[in-house]
Amino acid sequence: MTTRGRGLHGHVLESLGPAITAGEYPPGSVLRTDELAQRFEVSRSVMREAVRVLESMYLVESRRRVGVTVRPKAEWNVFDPQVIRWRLAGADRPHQLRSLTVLRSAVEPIAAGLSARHATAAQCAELTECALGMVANSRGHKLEEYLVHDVAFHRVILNASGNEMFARLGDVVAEVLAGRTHHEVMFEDPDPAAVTLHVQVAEAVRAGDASRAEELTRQITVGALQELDILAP
Amino acid sequence: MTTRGRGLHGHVLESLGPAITAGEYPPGSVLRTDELAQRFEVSRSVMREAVRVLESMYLVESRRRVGVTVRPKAEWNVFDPQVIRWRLAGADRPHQLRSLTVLRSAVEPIAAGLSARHATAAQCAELTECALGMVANSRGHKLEEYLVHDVAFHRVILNASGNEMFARLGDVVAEVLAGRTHHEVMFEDPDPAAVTLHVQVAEAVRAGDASRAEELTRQITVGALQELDILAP
DNA sequence: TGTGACATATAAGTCTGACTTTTTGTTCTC
DNA sequence: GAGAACAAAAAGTCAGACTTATATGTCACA
Repeated sequence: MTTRGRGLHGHVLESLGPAITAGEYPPGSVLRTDELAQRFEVSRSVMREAVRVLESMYLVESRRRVGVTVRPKAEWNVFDPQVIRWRLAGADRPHQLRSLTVLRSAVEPIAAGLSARHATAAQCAELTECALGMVANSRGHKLEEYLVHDVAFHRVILNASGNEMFARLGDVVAEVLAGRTHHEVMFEDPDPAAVTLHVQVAEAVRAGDASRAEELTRQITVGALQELDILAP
Repeated sequence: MTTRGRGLHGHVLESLGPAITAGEYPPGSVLRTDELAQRFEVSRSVMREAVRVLESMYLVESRRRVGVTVRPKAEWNVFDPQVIRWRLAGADRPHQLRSLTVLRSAVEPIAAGLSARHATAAQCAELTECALGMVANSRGHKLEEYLVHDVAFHRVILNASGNEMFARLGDVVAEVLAGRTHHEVMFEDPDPAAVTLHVQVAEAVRAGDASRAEELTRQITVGALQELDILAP
């Protein structure tokens, strides 16, 4: 994905951000800009820019005469794509993955329902295309190809919902699905029932059946929750 | 709320951020750091820090030899609390309010269901306290007092869900509810049915009845959608 | 012993100017 | 007209001097 090393300050962020989210500097820890600048071998101005960005993510707070203090985890802006990526790459990856999957289970059914109302003909076409792609790659250890279509499918749903905030969750869902294939329990071919559900969702959206699209998508997300042993009933 | 004018760069952000989100500089517009620094009467270093923050919000992109270009709206990080505040204060406030209300309708029922499972005794107590506060202020034009308890109620639900991402939406919900009372259609006393629903949710959570808590909360959010003429059935 | 005012040290904040690097657009040549 | 060399423009980086807020320690006084 986006290799985010633009400029020296970006390079510093890629090192310091994960360290903070990983708990390497526990909340309350105090850092000093000058010391950090020395450690990363950059000028103070560059380090200041990095600190400003961390501050805008609510990861740290910069105060005069005190330094740069790490904020408590509860205040972090966990919706920031960068923060999400850092946490997914770090130690509390499982925890983050659970949070995101629960979020998916809340958002995606509603998004599917909205898509059934608002989706354009082109989006419906793209959706069925994705579903067919999933079917075509559902057997024979073609997990990567399957993943591509799976991600595309959910992206279309979120975009077609017409809600800008749902649309912005496309990257997050992509990250979760990719994580499931690459790191978690996805060694064999995907569950045939799940594949069928995707096809049915595409059909429901095309037919404009909002409640059916919502319900079917709910079944998909319930499956995702169960995969992570998050009980729903 | 948080008066975010910390430092010169914060002051610049409070002026430049809303201008961008309001579309004053349409996507594709090119700004130059030096010119901005002159206009805001700050040094280049301060302006650079401000630009870095805007960049981390995906509002702008800074490229050599070209300048600071405003990104297309679809790429903005609309989950950033700062961005949400700027947009709520600007011209597309109604649009933003709708997006957020739809998001609420997705998240809050699930959060309530989770709360019924995970809420501590203290949280249950706080919840019923909030509900009682709403009842006590539901008549006689005590809208401000009602709002305080309403906000507190939804915050407790989101926190008690045990999901860190839901918990972070507390501020957003607070902003939406406050907006409804202060700017939108809330001239008279709140709908008695809504008040009753809150009491019932508190009761369902205390009883550990997840599906009932979820369903009741769904009714609350459906009401919020209807207030904004967003049809659900 | 406690409390208030005052002094001091500290780290962030700010500004300026010089220099570097990347990238775009032009121009020159074949 | 295609491609290479060149020049200009804007961001990027750095170093150093200075300012400002503020936490903390000190000391007099009650």
